Amino acid sequence: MDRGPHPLLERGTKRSENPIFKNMRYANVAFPLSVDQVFTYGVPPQLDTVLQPGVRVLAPFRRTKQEGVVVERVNETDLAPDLIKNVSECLDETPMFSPDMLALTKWMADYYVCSWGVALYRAVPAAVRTQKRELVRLLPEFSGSLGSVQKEIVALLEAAGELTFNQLARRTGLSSQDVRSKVRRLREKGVVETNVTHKPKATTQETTVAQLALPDVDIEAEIVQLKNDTGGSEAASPQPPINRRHAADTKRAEVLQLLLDEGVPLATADLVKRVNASASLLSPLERRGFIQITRAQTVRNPLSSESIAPTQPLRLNSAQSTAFAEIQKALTEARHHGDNVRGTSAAPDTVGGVSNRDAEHPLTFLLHGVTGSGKTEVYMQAMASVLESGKSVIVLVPEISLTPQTASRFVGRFGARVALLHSRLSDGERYDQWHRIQKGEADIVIGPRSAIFAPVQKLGMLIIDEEHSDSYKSDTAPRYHAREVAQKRGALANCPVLLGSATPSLESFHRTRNGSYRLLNLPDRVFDRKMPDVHIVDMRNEFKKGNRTIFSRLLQSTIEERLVRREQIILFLNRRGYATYVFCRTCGYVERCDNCSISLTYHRETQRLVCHHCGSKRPTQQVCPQCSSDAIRFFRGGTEAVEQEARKLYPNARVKRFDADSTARKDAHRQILTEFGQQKIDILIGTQMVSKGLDFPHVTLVGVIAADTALNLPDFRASEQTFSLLTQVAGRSGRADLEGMVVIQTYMPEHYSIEAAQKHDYLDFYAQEVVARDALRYPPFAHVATLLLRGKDEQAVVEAAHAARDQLEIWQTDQDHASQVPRVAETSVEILGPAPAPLSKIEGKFRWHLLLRSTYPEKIGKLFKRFTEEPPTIIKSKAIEFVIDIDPTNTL
DNA sequence: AGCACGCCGACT
DNA sequence: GTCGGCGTGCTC
Repeated sequence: MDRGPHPLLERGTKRSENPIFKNMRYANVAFPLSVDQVFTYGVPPQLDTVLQPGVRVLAPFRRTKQEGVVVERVNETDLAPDLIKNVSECLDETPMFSPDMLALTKWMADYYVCSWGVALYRAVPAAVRTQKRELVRLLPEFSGSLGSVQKEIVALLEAAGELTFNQLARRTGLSSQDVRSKVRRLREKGVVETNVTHKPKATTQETTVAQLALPDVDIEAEIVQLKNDTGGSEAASPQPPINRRHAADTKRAEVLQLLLDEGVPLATADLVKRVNASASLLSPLERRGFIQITRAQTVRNPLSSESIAPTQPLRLNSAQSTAFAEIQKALTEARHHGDNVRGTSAAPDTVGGVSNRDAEHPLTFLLHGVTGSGKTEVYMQAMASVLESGKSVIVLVPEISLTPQTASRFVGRFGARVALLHSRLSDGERYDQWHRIQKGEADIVIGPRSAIFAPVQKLGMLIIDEEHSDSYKSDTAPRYHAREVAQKRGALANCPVLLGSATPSLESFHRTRNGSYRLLNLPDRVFDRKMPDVHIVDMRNEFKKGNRTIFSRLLQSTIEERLVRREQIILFLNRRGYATYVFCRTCGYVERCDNCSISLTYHRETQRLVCHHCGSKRPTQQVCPQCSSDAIRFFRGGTEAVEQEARKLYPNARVKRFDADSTARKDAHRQILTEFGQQKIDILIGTQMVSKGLDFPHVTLVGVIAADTALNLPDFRASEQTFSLLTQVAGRSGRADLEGMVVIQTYMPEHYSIEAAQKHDYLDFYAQEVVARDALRYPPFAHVATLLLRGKDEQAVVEAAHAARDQLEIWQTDQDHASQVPRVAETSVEILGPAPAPLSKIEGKFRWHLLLRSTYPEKIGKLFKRFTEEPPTIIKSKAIEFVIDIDPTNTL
């Protein structure tokens, strides 16, 4: 079992002084392939010292070369010597991946079930990687007969010279595989040759800069000289040439003055533009030795163009101070412990001795603070403290709140030390930011989930704002959760991890209860701002009283009030209510699965109710089983319906819809928000998009049209999502001097998610939800994972899903046998399904899934690992794709 | 993931 | 005989 310390994690020796990797005969290289395997290469003598673990290399792979990462140097291999090839080229002078990053990606690969190479690949932005291009070129002489398609390819090549595979595919209309097989045959015949190049997608940008070449006093003297000299000659001979010279000299003086004032080299283009002259102005200054003109690297920094007012640390209130003091203490502890005993906490397979694959990290804080309680100020003062000790901080924020406003809060406090990573960066900007971070020029990184891989060298703290946000969960393989990766990274760097939220994820709060996280509380809003009043409207009563519209009477009257007072209104509708659930308009009863407790989904084709977790089915009913009413219906209604109704009721109000459809055009999004901010819109009807991060001082009413749609999603996190959503939405109302009001319409007013949201009481919600999760063995009491199978052929997908289930069942029984532990639900892996996924068809592909559940995530991992290695034959033969999702945030 | 190999049916 | 199309298996 105990394998001893991983060779990558040997600490305490500086590689430069004691190159322990030197003289190892082989380099093991990981490639971004689907198979999790490293490949052993020989090390040419001239590469011996540079080929440290973490460098990227080009190595012969099959017929071509492939970019990979050296993950370890070894002296032994089982391979026959004649199979081993040498690394061809080293792409980095210094390793792109630190030992910590190698260990982190290795953990990710194991936990989320992907290859190490893919995990490494995902940890680096595309702009920093090299791009592989394969060019096809016609050879001068060829003979023999060609097929029609081959002739077409040759003709295209004759016309264009060289083409890539992609270009050929586009121009012939063939699939890329087909083009490859055609070109292969042409190559075998000697008609064409193919060349692979690996070129970086972006590189450093150079510009011409000017800097002062003499001491300041000499420059100052020259400035005086330039001004006076020409002034005198002007009086003596006022001819045009001299005038021109005068003007030029004045500008030269300005140039020198600018360089003197700024104190740093300036781009020549910038310089001449600022004095409104041409580049030729500078050469005399250079010739005479006052300035030096060189080429220098420029940093494309998207922040530099914005001028952001600097801010000072604010005075903390007592709750903030307590929280800050706790973090401060941990930082000091980490610093003292830290650098000597790092190795102990860094062993990849044992953390805390509990579950060797879980990422829980003892230095984690959960900062639980209501909206407006000043979490950001606590973050920033903790960050300042980390910076003082010479270390760096990574701050993760949800993608949606990565706006200029968020950025400016941090930039205002920390200025140019901030590297901002957001999705709108160009390749060049991204490249520069990445290298700035790696070189330690920026010691604060702010970005979305992928920023968790930012290459900071001396990590002092990790902050995850709005830690409950599901934008931290990757939606492509490996489907990592940045919060969990942060735990692991924090453990490797032995630094604190600070999670913050007004509505913490159940997992995180649970961890404060079992002692693995430390809880910090900010119970009050700063400046004594009040929480908005939340009113719950029981829609069953509206129905009984004969109101068949979407808007309750309370909502109607409060909207009218706001319109009269010229205040603004947001109407919120959960768009993800696509699953048609069945409910009773009289009593609010919802059809749910007896086993899984998630709501059942109505399937029109079969007229049956289906559970999307376990697959069980039952017929629809004509009367409500709870109250015998016949008003048992499907839920329907979208933003369009709400918009129509609103226009009908308030013909004079300016109503606008804000959702994915109405904001399809790129700037429509911003445009609508700007208009709303300028009070050109009275009623904004929106989905998820309006729930977060938007601050409009004149909004005094938020109406939630149907809180139940979120609650009735066929997902075990529905209650949590609802509570968090309602709380966030409520936070949109009345944030400035005007008092806010929230109206929540529901058929289940007694549901704890809704009651707790009304009272702004997270603890109450947690206490009730945790009981439900425990009873049903959902997270945090067990780990859940899904295996999604999708394909165009529905029959094949269903068959594959069953084959997958059977296969997993067999392996699982083997595992239990081997472990000799009695096989009960608590120690084993439960397999639920197959069932159609709630979104049963996307882009013409049918989707079925299995749900796995276990207390031990490593058991799920083992099963899935084996599944990727030997998938059922039907998967390959019928073109079925499969997706593994460990700890999914939703099971749609 | 690519990419090569090898098999089988179609067709100049 | 070749060419095209597709399933299978390997890559240091």
